[in-house]
Amino acid sequence: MARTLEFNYTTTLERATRLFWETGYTSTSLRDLLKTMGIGEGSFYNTLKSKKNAYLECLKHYNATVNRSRGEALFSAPTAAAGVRALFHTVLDCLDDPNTPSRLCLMAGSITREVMEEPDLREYVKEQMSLLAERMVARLNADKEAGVLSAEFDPELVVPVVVTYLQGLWRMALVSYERPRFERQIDMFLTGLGL
Amino acid sequence: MARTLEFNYTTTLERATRLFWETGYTSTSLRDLLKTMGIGEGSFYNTLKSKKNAYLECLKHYNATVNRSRGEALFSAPTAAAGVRALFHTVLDCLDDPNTPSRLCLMAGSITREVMEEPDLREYVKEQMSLLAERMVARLNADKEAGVLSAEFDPELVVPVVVTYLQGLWRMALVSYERPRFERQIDMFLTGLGL
DNA sequence: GACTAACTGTAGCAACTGATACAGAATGAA
DNA sequence: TTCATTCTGTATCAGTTGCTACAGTTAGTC
Repeated sequence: MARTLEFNYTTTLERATRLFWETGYTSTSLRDLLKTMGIGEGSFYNTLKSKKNAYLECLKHYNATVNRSRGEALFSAPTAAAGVRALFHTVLDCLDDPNTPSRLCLMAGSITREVMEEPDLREYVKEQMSLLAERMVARLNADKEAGVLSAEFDPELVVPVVVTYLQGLWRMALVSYERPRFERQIDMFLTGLGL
Repeated sequence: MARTLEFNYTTTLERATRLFWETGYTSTSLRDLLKTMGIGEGSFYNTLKSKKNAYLECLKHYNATVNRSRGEALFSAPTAAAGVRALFHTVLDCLDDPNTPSRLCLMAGSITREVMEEPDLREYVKEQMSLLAERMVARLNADKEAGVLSAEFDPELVVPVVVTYLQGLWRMALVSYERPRFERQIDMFLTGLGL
C-alpha cells in the first residue's frame, strides 16, 4: 500500500449523487461531475472506474440513505396501511423540500431507456424495486395475519399497483406539482385499494 | 413562391416520429434523425427550424394518430368504465406489438427534465395531458348523469389517479413487461377505483 | 427567357462527449 | 534512505453535438 486518497470518498460521492439526482445519468457530463465532486479525472477514474460505475455507486448511496428512511417510514407505522400512507408522505415531503435536487427521485429518474440499456444498472434498479415490493408485501401480510387487514386483501396483487402508481407520481410531479392536489389523489388511490 | 419541396413532408415526419419514439428527445442525434428522414441539414432547417421544433411537430403527429385512436377506444365503448378499460387495452396492445418502436409511449417518454425545461415543449405536453383528462372526466360524468355510475363517484378526483397510474405503467414496462401480470394489475387498480 | 424566390447538399464551425497516457507527487514498508 | 506502489493534475484523444454559411439547383411569374 502507498499514497492515501486526498479527498473524502463519502462526501465526494454525496456530491456526485446530488448532481446525478438533479440532472440524470446521461445529461450529467463528466466535466460537471468532476467540478462538483472537486476532483480531477485522475482521481475519478482511479477510484470509480467509469461514469457508469460512479452512477451505480450513487444509486447505492441513495438507496442506503434516502430510500432507507422511506422504508423506515413504511415499517415504523402502527399498521401497514398507515405505513404505506407514511411512505407517500415522505415522497410529498421530498417534493416540498426546497433542498431536494429534483422533482424526480434518483431511482425513478433512472427508469430510462438509456439507463436500462446498461445491463448492470438495469439489474440493480430491478433488484432494488423488487426489494421494496417484497418488504411491502411482507408488511401487508403481517397485518393480514393479525386480522388488521381483511382476508380478501391480496398484497401480492396490490403492491405492484402501488409501486407503479408511485412511479407515475414522480413523473407527474415533473409536469406540475401542488401538494393538496397530490394529497387528495393519493388518498383516493389508497382508499380504493383498501388501504 | 418558387421551388417545391423535394421530399414528402408527412412520411418524413412519420420517420422522425418513430425515431424520437424509439430513442427519445435528447439521445436522438441530428445525424441519425436526418439519416432516417432521408434529407439533408439544408432541407431540415428550412422546413423544421430546429431539433426542438421538429420534436414538437412529431409530438403533434403522434397525438393526431396514435393517441387519437386511444381516445376513440375510450369513447366508442358502451360505458365509461369499459372505455377506460379499452384505453388500457390499447396500451397493452401497443406494448405487445413488435412493430412499436419503444416500450415507452412517445408522450410518456417526453416527461423528462430535459424536455420539461423547454417552455414550448412543456406547455404542449401539459396541455395535451389535461386534454385527455378532460375528455375522460366528460365521459365519466356522462355515465354518472345517466345513472350508470354511482352518484358518489367523483370523476374530477378519479381521473388524475388514472392518468398518473398510466404514466407509471409505461415506466414499469421499461423495467420488465409481461402482459398477464399487467392485465391483473390494471384490473385490480380499476376495480379499486370503481371502474 | 430572364428574374426572383425557395429548396438542397457540402463543408465546416466551436463546443462538448467519455476516456486515456503519463509525468510527477505522496506514502508506507524494508 | 530506498523503493515499490498508489494517487493526482495536465494534456490530449477521437468522436459527437446542434447548427450555420454558402454555392448551386429548381421552379413559378412576368
